[in-house]
Amino acid sequence: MQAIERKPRTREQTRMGIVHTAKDIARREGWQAVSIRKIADAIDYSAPIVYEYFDSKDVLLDEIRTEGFRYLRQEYERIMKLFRDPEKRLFEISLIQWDFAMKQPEMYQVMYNLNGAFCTLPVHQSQEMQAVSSIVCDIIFSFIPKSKESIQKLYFEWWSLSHGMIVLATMLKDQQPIDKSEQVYRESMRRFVRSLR
Amino acid sequence: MQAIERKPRTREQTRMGIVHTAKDIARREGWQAVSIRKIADAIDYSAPIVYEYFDSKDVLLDEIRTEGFRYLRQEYERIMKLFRDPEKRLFEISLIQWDFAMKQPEMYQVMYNLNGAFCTLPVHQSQEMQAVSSIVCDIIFSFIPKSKESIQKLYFEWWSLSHGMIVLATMLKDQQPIDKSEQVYRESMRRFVRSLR
DNA sequence: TCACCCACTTTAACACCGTTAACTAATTAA
DNA sequence: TTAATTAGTTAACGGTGTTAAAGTGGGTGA
Repeated sequence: MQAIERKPRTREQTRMGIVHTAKDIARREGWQAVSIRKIADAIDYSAPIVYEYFDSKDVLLDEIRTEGFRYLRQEYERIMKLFRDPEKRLFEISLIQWDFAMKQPEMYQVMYNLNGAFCTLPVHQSQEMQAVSSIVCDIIFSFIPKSKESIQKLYFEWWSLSHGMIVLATMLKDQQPIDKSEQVYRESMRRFVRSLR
Repeated sequence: MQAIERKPRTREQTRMGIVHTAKDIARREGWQAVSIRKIADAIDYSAPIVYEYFDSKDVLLDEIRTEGFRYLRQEYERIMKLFRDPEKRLFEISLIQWDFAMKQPEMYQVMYNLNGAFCTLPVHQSQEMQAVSSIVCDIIFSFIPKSKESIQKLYFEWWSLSHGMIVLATMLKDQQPIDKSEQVYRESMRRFVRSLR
């Protein structure tokens, strides 16, 4: 009978392990199945250890949510460097939104409190989300250098259209194949972007 | 010390009491706070009694969700009788969508698994939701008598736009006043409807 | 009257959950 | 050697969905 040896890890490694495990369970079983005890089991620790890294489950979810917005920001900034044309920029950013939601659905869910994911901490005033917003607003401004309110309105419209289609495409994927939805998404976002000229 | 008398109720009354209490707690404290025991307490019964009316919490949520779609169907049919013009019809139905989401947010949440509400039963193929869909599809068809696929696509666009704006307006209500969002919603839905001519 | 049944309802339990206090074992510092 | 610190655990509290068992009281047949 040999005692099970636990690999020594740095604090940062353990922290990442917690986040990774949470996302992993969420992806396979849904966010409603994510529990502190399950996470602890997966990283070979007891439950209270998780609380040395995150004050509460809410804070853990908030961190993952922020990670999602941070990822989006990076991708948006990549697009900004890659293209100069505002029309191209906004369209490509729209496509990133779709890809992100489809390839990392558990992330998208926690960012919008969808399908069992539920984080009570307010999502707004988050640094990363503000950054994401201002990138898109800047692009829209380069289309239409109008008042801040007009920009805000157009941003709200763009975001709504994108988010609405992503959510419904996911919800209706048994009735409407996801490829078809993606096609409609691309058309609609293209049309929206064109309408800004 | 007088024993607390429980009012005699019919089976239907008790059933309605359960549903009403669930919605009531959800409205005041959010869906994550709705528990079978709390419902039972509120209707002066013990928890197992609830299971004589609903096989599980999931089934209870599903019933409430269906009630939401049934309400929408009734409202849609009212609009159909009230107006003949397809443009007017679709716009008025869009407004009902908004009013419903704002006046009965706990209903809207459970219908789309939003913000802590989580029902694992699949929402599609529900009788009521199909009815709702076909009403809107019929209106769109009277605009553009095209293939079923085209109608389906436009319906998907209309639904996405409406749902997306409702969700984001609710999410961003601290940053953007709800009146402002409603104004943008009306404009956008008006524009969508017009674009169908 | 008494035993029985029946419908109704509750209690108690199971296995989970988030969270925290108390404890243990090992290592380090004095 | 002893005290202090660290790392990690167990056990507990009050909560969850859910179900099996127990109780309770009224009516009925003998």
